[in-house]
Amino acid sequence: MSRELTEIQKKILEHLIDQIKGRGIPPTLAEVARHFGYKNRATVQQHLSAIEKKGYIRKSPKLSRGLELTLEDKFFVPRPVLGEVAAGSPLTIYPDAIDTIDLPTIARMPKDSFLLRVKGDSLKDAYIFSGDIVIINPNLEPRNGQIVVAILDDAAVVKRFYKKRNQIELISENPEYEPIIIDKKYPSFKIVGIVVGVYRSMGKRRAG
Amino acid sequence: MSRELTEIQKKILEHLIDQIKGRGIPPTLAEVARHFGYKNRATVQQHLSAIEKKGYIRKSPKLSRGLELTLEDKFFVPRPVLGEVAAGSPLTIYPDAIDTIDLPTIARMPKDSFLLRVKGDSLKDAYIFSGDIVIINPNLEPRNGQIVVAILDDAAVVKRFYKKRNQIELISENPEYEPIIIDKKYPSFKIVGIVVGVYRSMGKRRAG
DNA sequence: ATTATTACCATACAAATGTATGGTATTTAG
DNA sequence: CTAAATACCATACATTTGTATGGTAATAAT
Repeated sequence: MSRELTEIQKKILEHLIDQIKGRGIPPTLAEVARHFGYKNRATVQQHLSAIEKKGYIRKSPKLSRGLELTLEDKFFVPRPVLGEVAAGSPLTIYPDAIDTIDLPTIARMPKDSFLLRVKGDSLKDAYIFSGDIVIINPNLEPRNGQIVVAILDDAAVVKRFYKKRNQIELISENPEYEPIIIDKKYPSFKIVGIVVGVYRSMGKRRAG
Repeated sequence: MSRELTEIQKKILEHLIDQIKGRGIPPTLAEVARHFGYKNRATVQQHLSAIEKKGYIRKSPKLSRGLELTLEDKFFVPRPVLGEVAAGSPLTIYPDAIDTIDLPTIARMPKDSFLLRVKGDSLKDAYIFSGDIVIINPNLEPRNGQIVVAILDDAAVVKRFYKKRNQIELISENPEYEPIIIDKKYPSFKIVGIVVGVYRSMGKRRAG
């Protein structure tokens, strides 16, 4: 028996990962069945057995939600990258994932958070480089000095956030870029989230 | 009603956190009861109701293991940092944790891997800076060009790994540092692991 | 032609699970 | 003193859950 997953098994495994990483608890057979429109738990039961035999998960017998990912050995979990973002010249955030990176299992992300790939070197003075993955948490209130992702006229920028009396200032680490001053009544301005972390895979050598 | 937990409720909440963070899935009423020696699930049931009323957890009705921590506001989980490591002048790896950093929630580490804090700027040409946390995977065979942590005479270095015919070369990114040539019969040489990633928390501003 | 694999379905069942209700004893607050 | 909160217990019950077994259909491999 090979260790290759069939297409359906892959989808189920992805769903398991989503649930375990995103929701916090593994699903029950019934929940998976419902998600995929199966009328019967036994179908899921058999798929899980197959996935387990191929070594991707471990099941604790008789234990409800007793599913564990064996992917921990693999150290990496595929995660969608939702877009690219720059500090100097803003880039659009794409509605769908543009890419998938393998994030280490350690970097399991806060709820609702997502990934963006940084493009350009305007954050290099904050030690964030082109190609790095930033982890964005959309649920936190930005505090002064924190690096945030903001939407300005349908494009996204990464800057340091400073709230003053009547305005918000978005300041680039790199002094070559002018600060962006947001008036209180700025129309299409929105804080997308706070950069809570930076991750860089060491897979390949990068160009300077 | 105050939001203060009683001693017992505190212990139960701690146990919930331990289970959710450490084991991956929230416990059932029966499991908690067993852990605390209760003869009855209803006891736990009532404690959980109290804890929920005080706002520390959320329960999904009728859902097995349907427990969620409201503590997620913290978004960070303490993780031990096992030591410090430098590229130029080697530093000792301490047997016990020297520190704790807050990794993003869910920061479950890949099996057997550990964290080291980088000290010094000798890896700056690889975009790794003083204070960054490197994730070390001890279970992988190093390939040429990968950044590894190695032990040399009781001290640790971080270098790029190159295997040649009769020797191993550990090369610093920074040309100011001389390459280290390891003879096949070098006594106290050992590859600790491979740097699989770099993580940097964006909590505080750092000095250049 | 036959066997194995995959992908579903249906039914059945014991055990586990969340929940509800009622009771007792102790401690704390008004 | 009295009422409320706390900390347990026992029992009961409808669902949920994991598991087992057997069946059908389609495809792929030998």
